[in-house]
Order: sequence, then C-alpha cells, then structure tokens
Amino acid sequence: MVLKFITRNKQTILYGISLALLLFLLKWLELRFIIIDHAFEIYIGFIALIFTGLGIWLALKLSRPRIETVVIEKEVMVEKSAGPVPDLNELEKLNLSKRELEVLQLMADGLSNQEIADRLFLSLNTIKTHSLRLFSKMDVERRTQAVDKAKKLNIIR
Amino acid sequence: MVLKFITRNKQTILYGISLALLLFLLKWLELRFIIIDHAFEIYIGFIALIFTGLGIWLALKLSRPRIETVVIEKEVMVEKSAGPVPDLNELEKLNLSKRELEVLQLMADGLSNQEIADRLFLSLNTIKTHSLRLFSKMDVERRTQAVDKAKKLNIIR
DNA sequence: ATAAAAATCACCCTTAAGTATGAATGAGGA
DNA sequence: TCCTCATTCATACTTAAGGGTGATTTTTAT
Repeated sequence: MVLKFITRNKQTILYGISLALLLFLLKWLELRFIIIDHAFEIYIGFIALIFTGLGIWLALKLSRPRIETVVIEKEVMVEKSAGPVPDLNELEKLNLSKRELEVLQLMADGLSNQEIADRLFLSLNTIKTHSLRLFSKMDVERRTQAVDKAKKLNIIR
Repeated sequence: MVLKFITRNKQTILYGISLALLLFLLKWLELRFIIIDHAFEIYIGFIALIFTGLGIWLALKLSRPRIETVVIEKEVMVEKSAGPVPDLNELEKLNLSKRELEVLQLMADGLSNQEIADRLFLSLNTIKTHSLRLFSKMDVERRTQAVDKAKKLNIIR
C-alpha cells in the first residue's frame, strides 16, 4: 500500500526531497552571508510549500482530461463517379504530346528518369525536358503530383 | 553509472535547478525589499503566485493525462471497383506503422517531404526516416514506386 | 520493471530530380 | 518554300530525395 504510493509518486517525492535539500542549501548560504532572520526563511519556505501544493491541487482539479478522439471510418460503397471515361476531353485540354504521355505513364509506374530514358532509348536530358514540359502543361511541380493528377483525370491507367 | 542516474532523473533534476534559481531570485528580491522596507505583503503575494504557478506546472508535467476515447463514426465514400479488396492482408504483411502509412498517403497525394513534414508538424529528417523505413518494408527504392505499389495493393486510396 | 518497438530528430554524404537556356533536326501545315 | 512544333540533346546549376548511422524519447507489451 505504502510502497505502491511511493512508486506512483516517485517524482513528486523526489521533488519534495530536492526542495528540502535546497532549503538546507539556502540555510547554509544564509549562514555564510550572515543574513539572518530564521523565522522569515522558514515562513517563506512554508508559504512556498503550501502554495506549490495549492498549485498542484488546482491543476489536478481544474485541468480537463485530454481527449483522444478515435475516428472509425465506416466505409460506404458508392458507384465510381463521373461515368466511364472523362479521359479524352481532359487529355486534349492538357494538350500533351505522345512522348509526354508516354513519359507520364512510365513515371506513374515508378520508373526513374534514367530508367525511362533506357526504356525509350533516349537521353536522360531528353526525359528531363519532356518531364519539364509535362509539369508545365499539367501545372504541377513534381512527378508525384503529375501522377496523382493524371490518375484522378483518368488519362493514365 | 552517474550518467545513467542523470538521464533517468533528468526532469527531477531540472525541477530542482529551476527551483534553486527561483529561490535565489527570491533571496535577491528579499534584499531589495528589505531595503525598500514594508513591502512584505507584496513579497508574500509574489511568492504565493510564483509557487502556485510552479505547482500547476509540476502537476501538468507529472500527471499522466486521463484519456477519454470518443468513437466517431464517419462515412467515407469508396469506389465500388478495386475487386475483392486485398487490403488488410497485404497491409499487415507489410507491417507498416501508423506514421509510415500516413506518410505514404501524403506521398501519394504528391506532397514533397518538406510539405509532409509541415503538414504533420514534424521535422524533415523525421519524414526521411519514415520514408526510408517505408521503402525498406515495401521493398522499393523510390516514392513513386511505393505509391504505385500501394495503389495496386489497395492499401491507400 | 524492463525489454522491445515506434517515433522523433540530427548530421553527413551521394544521387536523382527539377530549372533555365540554348540549339539542332525533321515532319507537316500554311 | 517557309514556318511551326515536336523531338532530341547538351551544359550548368539548384534543390529535393535517398541512404547510413546514431541518439533520445515515448509507447507498448511482457
């Protein structure tokens, strides 16, 4: 019972002990500097202890428990929207060339620029230019964004 | 040995040190106010305030927050297709942690590491480590591959 | 209580990706 | 024919991503 209390409040007890030690230190310093008034020191220490306790009590009483919200997503099946294929319209709007679309598809398959270059028997620099024009036309900045957008528009598989 | 003690009781020691600083401050103020004279009530009030604050701080630091679990059901639209959903099995095989999955999802949305870090209030380095572990677990080398694979396994939307 | 796993962050280094600019070539339309 | 555009490639630069190692802290499970 007592042991359990001790283990559970280990830190608080340690705090109390260190406080005691500090008061002793203060006492020692008091002697050193010959600035006296025992009653005053003790009084102050007492006040400090009491109000620390008050603070702790206040905090424990007033603090609202942290609420962890667990969101359970309930899946609801819904028909895949937008009908069969909004492909062609969107694709033409973007005005991508054959090569650019090819590069885009390979990007979506997770290939690096070098791998795309090897696959298409092109230079790495060429792939870079294609991808830059591609990003520009699709109004994105990264291949990951391009792939995401392209998939959402259904212009690639 | 000593080092271990220090690391283990770091918090308590920090409390002790800050308390010591506080007491020194009070000592100094005491000298000041004694010279000014008859500011006793103010002094006491000051101490009371400070130690109440200290107590509150201590309590908030030391007390483990009570956690209330609130379950909210949230309906989410899901595409009907995607076949028989090999989700959970595959997902568990990969043994991804919550964070890793979160990072993966944000990668799939085309965010850069920096943007993911900002979104999750984490360091860029943290995102890097998460993504490295992720790539390792998924047996891929690039974010684009990871996203592609994850989508094929239906472990992300 | 203690071990294990998850999560966080740092530092350093290498490689890939992205940016800017310029230029040559070839096919097809005006 | 002349012009446009797609395609190809280069050089040089900046930034982001990937990779390795180690440390601390928090959470979880035993």
